[in-house]
Amino acid sequence: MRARRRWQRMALQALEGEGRRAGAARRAVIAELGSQRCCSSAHDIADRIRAGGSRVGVASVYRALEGLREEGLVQRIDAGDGGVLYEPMVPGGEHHHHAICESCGRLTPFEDAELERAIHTLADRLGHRARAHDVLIRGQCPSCVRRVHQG
Amino acid sequence: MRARRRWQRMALQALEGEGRRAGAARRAVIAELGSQRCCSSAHDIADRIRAGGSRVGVASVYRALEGLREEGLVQRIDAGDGGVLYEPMVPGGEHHHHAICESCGRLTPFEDAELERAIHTLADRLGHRARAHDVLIRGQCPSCVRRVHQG
DNA sequence: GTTCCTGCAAAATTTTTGCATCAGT
DNA sequence: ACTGATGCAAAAATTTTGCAGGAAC
Repeated sequence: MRARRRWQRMALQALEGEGRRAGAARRAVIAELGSQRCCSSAHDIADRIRAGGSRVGVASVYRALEGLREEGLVQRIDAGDGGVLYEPMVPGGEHHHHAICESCGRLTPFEDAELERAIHTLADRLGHRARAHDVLIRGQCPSCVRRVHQG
Repeated sequence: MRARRRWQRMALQALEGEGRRAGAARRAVIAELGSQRCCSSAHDIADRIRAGGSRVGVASVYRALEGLREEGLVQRIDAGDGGVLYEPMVPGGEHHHHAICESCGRLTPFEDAELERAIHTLADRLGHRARAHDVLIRGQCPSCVRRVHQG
């Protein structure tokens, strides 16, 4: 996928730009996040990196994620059940939010211009300088709604 | 405050309605949440209950919060720094979201009809049956924006 | 060579679970 | 009485910190 490659490049550049160094762990986390379709927990990321043969400490994964989050390259998602997920994100660019299904647990990404506009207008009204925003819709995904109706 | 009293009544009713029992811990958590101006962490709630002279286990507080959350009477807020806060909430009724200041940490509640409408329309478009939704704006509150501009 | 990063292990936090007992209905 | 709730302690899960050694510049 084009976008993922692009994100990896951005992430590496951003690290260098900040006077940070792209060591093994950071590179591995970026590669892992960039190659994955969906968002993952810190532990999952560490496990997958290790499954790939590299050694990595959980601490380094957390440190890398924290650094990336500061740069606005990674988004934290509160999965609701206590789990926290991380997802690559292009800082100024288009971004999306999530709808989580409380029946099957699936996380559906979406984007919506109207929603973005509303939040932007709102932040202005509050005089709040919004650096980022999260939206999470919790409920039932279409499949589960259907399943309940039929069953 | 009227609204808080109302919430306490609702919470107690909801528990009874679900075949649950309103034991000491649950009652204490409801009283504590209902009397507090803003949202609190699970530990804070437990500590304040204990400060009031009652014995309560942290586990019971978590259990009570979880039960209330299932009923839609309590909202979890991911404070971003890893902390999780809980806040009373009227299920179908008016509800608000939060803007968190990354400089001073202050959490500002707000409500916005336009935003609610956008989310509602969006959920329809997705075919997602939205039971609830969270919005968190992260950035700088007016005071901190001003402070930086002047300082 | 200096500075930052890394992995490991230990610690601190946060949340859940087991269980004997107690309380609400 | 019966059933579920409670408090406590222990465990599990999650995240952070300290540190000696290693890698990047």
